[in-house]
Amino acid sequence: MGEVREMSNSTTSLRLADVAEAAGVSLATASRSLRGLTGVSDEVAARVRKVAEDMGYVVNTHAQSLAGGATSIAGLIVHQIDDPYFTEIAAGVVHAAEERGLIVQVAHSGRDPQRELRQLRSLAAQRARAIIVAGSGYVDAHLEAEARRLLATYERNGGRAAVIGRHQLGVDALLPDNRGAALAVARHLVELGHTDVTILSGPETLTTVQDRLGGAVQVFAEEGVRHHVVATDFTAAGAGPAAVQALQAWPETTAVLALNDSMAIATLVALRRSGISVPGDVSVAGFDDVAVAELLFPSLTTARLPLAEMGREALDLATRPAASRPRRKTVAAQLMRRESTAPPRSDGPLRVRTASAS
Amino acid sequence: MGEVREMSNSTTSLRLADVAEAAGVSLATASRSLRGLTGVSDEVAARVRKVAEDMGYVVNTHAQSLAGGATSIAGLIVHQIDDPYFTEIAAGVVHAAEERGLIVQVAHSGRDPQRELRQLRSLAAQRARAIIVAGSGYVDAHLEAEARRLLATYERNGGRAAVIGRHQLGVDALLPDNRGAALAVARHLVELGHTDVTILSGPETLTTVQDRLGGAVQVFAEEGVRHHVVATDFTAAGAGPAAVQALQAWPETTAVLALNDSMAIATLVALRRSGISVPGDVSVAGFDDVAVAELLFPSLTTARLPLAEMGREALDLATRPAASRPRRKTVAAQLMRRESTAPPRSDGPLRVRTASAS
DNA sequence: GTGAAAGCGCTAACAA
DNA sequence: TTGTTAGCGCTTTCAC
Repeated sequence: MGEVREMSNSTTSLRLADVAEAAGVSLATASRSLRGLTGVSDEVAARVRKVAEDMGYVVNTHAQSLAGGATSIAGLIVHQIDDPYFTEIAAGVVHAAEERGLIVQVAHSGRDPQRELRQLRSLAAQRARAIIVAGSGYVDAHLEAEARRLLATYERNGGRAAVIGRHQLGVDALLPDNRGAALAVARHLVELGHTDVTILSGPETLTTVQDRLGGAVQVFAEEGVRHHVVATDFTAAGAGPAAVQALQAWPETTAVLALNDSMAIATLVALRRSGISVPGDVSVAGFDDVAVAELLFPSLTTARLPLAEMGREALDLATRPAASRPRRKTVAAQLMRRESTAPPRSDGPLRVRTASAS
Repeated sequence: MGEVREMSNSTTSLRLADVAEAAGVSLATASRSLRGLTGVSDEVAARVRKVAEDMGYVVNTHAQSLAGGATSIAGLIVHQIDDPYFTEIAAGVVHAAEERGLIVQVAHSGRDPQRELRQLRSLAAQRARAIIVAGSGYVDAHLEAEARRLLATYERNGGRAAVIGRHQLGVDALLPDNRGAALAVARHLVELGHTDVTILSGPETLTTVQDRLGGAVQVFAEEGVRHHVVATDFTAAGAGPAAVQALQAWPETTAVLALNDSMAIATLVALRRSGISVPGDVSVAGFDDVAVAELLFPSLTTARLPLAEMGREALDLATRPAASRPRRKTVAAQLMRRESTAPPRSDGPLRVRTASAS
């Protein structure tokens, strides 16, 4: 007699066994048919497929994976899901994943190392076929150690990982040349004749911040450019007010260099709203070249990183067999000279209107 | 005697049994300890956790899920992953998911109904706990039928689904008031005194396009405003050139109404580059109020939809038990009057410079 | 070409 | 408090 669950309208899904029974074949034959393997007559295979289709059967990937197969999941961990830097990388990853029949799980760490570890564990627990970690690492080697260990175990168990912008994780890495980018942007400002630059920086616990800041400061020091460093949270949120405040504190500023585009854009907008002209009164430059950078008015001078291609390439690395030792590829940045930078005013630096002070 | 796999340096992960053995307890005790269930002495539980930690054990969620548990996966299907409309929704979903300990799988359909079905099947196959489908549906009821059927099966098997902007799917729905949004924006243009409007539209196979277009056309017809409809692909890519071309074809145009912000922004930029002033020569308005809309110069007049909140709310719906019949909630749009719209030139409509013709 | 049966790693009765 | 054991739904030998 039939199954206990026959006629059940409960919460249980159809199993392959149900399909097999309905098609009058064995479990093995049903499995082979549905996966298009050889060793089944075309006739039988077609019938099984039709029955499955008609019944609305959907395979259970967990059973599938447990029984031996690999999953088709790629994991992506980003710092902040709503930051264009990461959405553009994510788009690249998702597109590349799709071409390989992988589906992408997106997790975000909010720049919290502990949460990042949790996400990593979760992806490992799901036996994701590939894991990509994007975004700056932490200067504190201690914080990186546990992630490194997790990834090592993960790869030892057959997983593959690639990182974007993380140096210490012991897996294939795509490394944006943050220092080189900073050199290029800083030199650009120097060449324009700027002599007083405010740098909008982020937490120096992040390697990206260190690299970019280091490069910029080096150039300014060498060239005798006076500069102030203002620490913010590395996001758009705090950058606008910070920029306006900095211009009040150091009215001799002729240019603002934000260490990422989100902050640069926030600065652009904040200055506009304060009646400060860019680049007339003050020049503004950023890093990354997110998509909107060139759409703004004035369009943003920035050091371009090919974000979507980086995402694509990271997935590429992570779906290729591991090399004998981790691959490391440096990604060059390209200076995009646009409208937001120009020579400083010939009649001296801007004096911020005190009217806009709080 | 030990296990065959002991000392193995192969590709096989540690199993719970390995941990149990190492800790000198049974499988059940190990399982209980690791999941923090009661019925284990604190001492034993702590020891097991430590052993697992030291060994680098990571649970296999597939085995876990097969054995009875629910997954902690939420699926999100969007049309286009790199469109800000969807990234903002995605951010809302991811944040809300995180609060519930869910991880989000993002799939994108590229506005291809077939691919959407594949993604839906994949999510169902993974026994995702919740599925969210975001983005316009298809006017052709036939195309919606299969998705509807899949979702019905999925929910019958214990899954939960919610959709954003899809009317026909038979599950909980968040429905942006696209028609109302169009009425508001169109009326705004009428009130400003515009008499000749070019509408940048999308494929009329999409319900969102139909709703927005219908609303706008109704207002213009009622108010005696002349209007042309230009069909594009509903993305930024085609909108810029289309807008410029339209202004050449219909030089009496005093305002461009794009049916989404991506197109409106592309229009803004294209006009600027063609030397056409906004709103001086031509007004521009859009739909959605993506984050950059207010950062542009001129800032964009648009009908605001609370995208991130919609994502959050959709996940909310999809993690709540199903109601006896699908919930439907209309989301109101709010007109954001900004700088890109103004009364038409008093000295008559713009005559496009023929110099910018190809 | 097809079928029977042994796992995959875990959870959840049920026993002790 | 702890242990034993029967599945969960599938893939995959190994027989036939």
